[in-house]
Amino acid sequence: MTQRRKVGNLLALAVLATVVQRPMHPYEMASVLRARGKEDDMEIKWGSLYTVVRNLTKHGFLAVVDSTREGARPERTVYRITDLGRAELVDWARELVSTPVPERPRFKAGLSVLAALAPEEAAALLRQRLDALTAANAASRAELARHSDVPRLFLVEGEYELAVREAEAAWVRALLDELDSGTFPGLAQWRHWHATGEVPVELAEIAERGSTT
Amino acid sequence: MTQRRKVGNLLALAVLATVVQRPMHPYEMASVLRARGKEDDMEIKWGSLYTVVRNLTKHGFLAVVDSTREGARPERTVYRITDLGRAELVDWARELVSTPVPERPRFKAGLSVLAALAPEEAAALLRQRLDALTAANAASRAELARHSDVPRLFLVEGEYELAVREAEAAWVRALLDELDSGTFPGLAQWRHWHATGEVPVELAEIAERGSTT
DNA sequence: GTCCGTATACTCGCCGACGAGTAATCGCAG
DNA sequence: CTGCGATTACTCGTCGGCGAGTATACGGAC
Repeated sequence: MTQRRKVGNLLALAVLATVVQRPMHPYEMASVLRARGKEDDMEIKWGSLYTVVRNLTKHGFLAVVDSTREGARPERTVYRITDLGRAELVDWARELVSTPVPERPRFKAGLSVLAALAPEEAAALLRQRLDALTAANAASRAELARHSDVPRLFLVEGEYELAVREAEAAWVRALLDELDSGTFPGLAQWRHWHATGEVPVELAEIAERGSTT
Repeated sequence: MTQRRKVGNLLALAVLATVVQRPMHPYEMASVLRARGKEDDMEIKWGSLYTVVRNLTKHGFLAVVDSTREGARPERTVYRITDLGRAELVDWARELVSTPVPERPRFKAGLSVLAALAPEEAAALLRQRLDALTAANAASRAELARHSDVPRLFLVEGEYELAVREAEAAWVRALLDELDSGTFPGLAQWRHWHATGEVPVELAEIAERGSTT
């Protein structure tokens, strides 16, 4: 494959952003990243750390400084970032900030199979989601307030997430209102499809979705 | 791993939702899914189709109906959904609708390394993103309008995506205004950090993020 | 009637992801 | 001063993901 990045795992971005500050051995990177709460910003699986570091080294983004042995501990290999690595970090940051990629949240997948559920059940589940979202948003707001002394620059990800989750909550609430009040169009058919066993010919019409999205 | 779903790939959900309508062979599933534009709802890699179908069969969610040979074409194995498969589909739909999972959009990762860029450049890149978002939203709105004859039930995913993307655009616009007008707090320090080479001791403070998020 | 482009229907093999395991050391309880 | 549970610092093996490739057949052009 002609893949975009030599090392595509976002954990690699986190590693580059950490090692750019000072040389480190992998375990220290993990500690720093964990302490900074980077796990909230990107999907991080710690089992991939050594693989990622090795691949970054293979592609010249990191270089081995030395392998010190401290006490009788297992050997610790210390890595530093290279010029190439610095360039990769900046280039990657540019891409992530400038270019929206179609995200496919799991909720979207869920909504796309909503017809598999009865409307009443769907409403109940959506209410559950709404409650969870509301709670999460309250927690985020509190967290941001706690860090009012930290420079904004380091809080923007949190502010972004909150803004988007608030929009989701509002949207769910609106949908829920339509379901509860019975103003959602086609409720009767939905109920009927679900009782009898799945949808009719409309699918043929939907089939003609295409081109721009 | 004690993993949640026997077959975790969302393509499996799409397959179940398709085969629930009538028995099919894998290639036909692909055609139907493609025609419905399911690729917009979830990440689908077609190379995984046969693996996923095999795994669904292995776990009893699908069953082989027969292997007909039509003409001299390669053998086509037709699958039907089982009761277990139907249960899995419904259970999965319930989970996806009711339970928000922390999504980690790539943009969030980008924002978390925003300090790697100079504020002026960040602003320029954000403007690029805003333009792209605006265009995508216009396209989505047009697409939804085109399908005003299709039952709402089958359009909710699209409405959701639009709502969320509009919130993102609004948030980016707001941030951009702060950067352009110079009202974003700590702009001078940001510039300074970037010129000299990375951030100072504040990290220690940020390090104390934790607990609730 | 034969050439070739396109659709059909898959197979294969590499490689990264990551959970689970391991081994050494630290520290502190008794 | 000796267990032993926790922490440190990794290694390893499996397993699925998925891009690229393959092979056959149909249909229309000339």
